[in-house]
Amino acid sequence: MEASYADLMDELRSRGLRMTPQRRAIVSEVMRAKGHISPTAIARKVQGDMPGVNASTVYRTLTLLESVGVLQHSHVETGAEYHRTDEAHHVHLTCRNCGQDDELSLEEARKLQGLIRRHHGFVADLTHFAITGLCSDCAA
Amino acid sequence: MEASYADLMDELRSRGLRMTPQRRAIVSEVMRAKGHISPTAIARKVQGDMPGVNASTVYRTLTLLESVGVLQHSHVETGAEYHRTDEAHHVHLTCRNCGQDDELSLEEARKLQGLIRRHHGFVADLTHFAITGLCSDCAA
DNA sequence: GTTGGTGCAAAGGATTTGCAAGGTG
DNA sequence: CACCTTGCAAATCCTTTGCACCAAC
Repeated sequence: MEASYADLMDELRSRGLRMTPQRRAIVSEVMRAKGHISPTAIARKVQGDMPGVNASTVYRTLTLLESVGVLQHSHVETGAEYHRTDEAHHVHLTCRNCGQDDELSLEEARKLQGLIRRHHGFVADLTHFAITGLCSDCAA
Repeated sequence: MEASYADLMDELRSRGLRMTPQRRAIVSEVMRAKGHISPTAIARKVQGDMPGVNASTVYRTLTLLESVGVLQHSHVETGAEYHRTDEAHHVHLTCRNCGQDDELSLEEARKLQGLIRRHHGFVADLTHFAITGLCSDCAA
C-alpha cells in the first residue's frame, strides 16, 4: 500500500517513462508534505533544493504522476492540492472562520458515503473536495 | 426568504450603496440562472444584453453581493460558481465520469451534517463544495 | 541512438487593482 | 454635489504550450 520509490520507478518504467532527478525531487516533496500541498508550493520548495527546475516541469510531473496513480489532487478553498494516493482517505474539514483543518476518519467517511449511496446510488468520493463549515470552537 | 429586487435595493441603500443598471443586470443574470453560474459566464451573458459592461465590474459586484448576503459561491470541479443565497441548500453530486449533476435533498444534507457534528462538533456546510464520485449508472 | 523530458519563453485565461471619468442618491 | 461605481488598461497569478536541446535507458 505504501508507495516506495522503487515501486514508482517500476511503474514508470513499465510505461516507458523515465525517472529523472526532477521527478525524484518533486515526488519527494509531495511525500514529505505528509498531507496536501499546492503546485506552486511544490515548485517553490523544489526550486529551493534544486534551482533551475521550471514550474512547467512541476505541473507536467504532477499531471503525469496523477495519471499513473501515485498522486491525486483535491480541492480546498484556496485551490488544488496534491497528496499521495495512499493518503486519499482523508476528508478535509476546514473551518471557514479560524481556518483550522480537521479530518474525518475512514469509517466516518464510509458512513456518509453509505448514506448518499442508499438514496441516490451515487458513490461519493468525499476526499476530492474539502468540506467547509465551522469547527466546534467557532460554532459555539 | 425570497430575495426581491426591492429587498436588495433596501439592503444596498441601507449600506450607502447604489443600485446601478450594471448591478441590476448582473443580479438578474444570476437569478435567471436557477442554479449556479460562473463569473465568466455571467460576464458573457451580461455583456450580451448590455455591451460595455466590464468583467471587473462583474467580479466586484459578485464580491459585493456576496458580502451583502444576496449571493454565495461554491466550488465545483471547474471552479467557483455563484448562486442566490436562497438556493444554498443544494448539495451538488457530480459524476466524474459522465459529468451528470445530481443533488442531495435538504433532509439528506441534514442527516450527513448531523453525523459529522456528532463526531467532531463540526458544523458542515455541505453546499460550499461539490461532492464528486460516480453516479448510479457509471458506478455499475 | 531513441524517445521521452526539461528549460525557456511566450501565450492564455481568470481575477485584481489604480485611477480618472461618470452616474446615483 | 458627495461619494460610490464603472470602464479601461495594466498588472498579477496560475497554468499550459511550442520548440529546440538534453538526458535516461
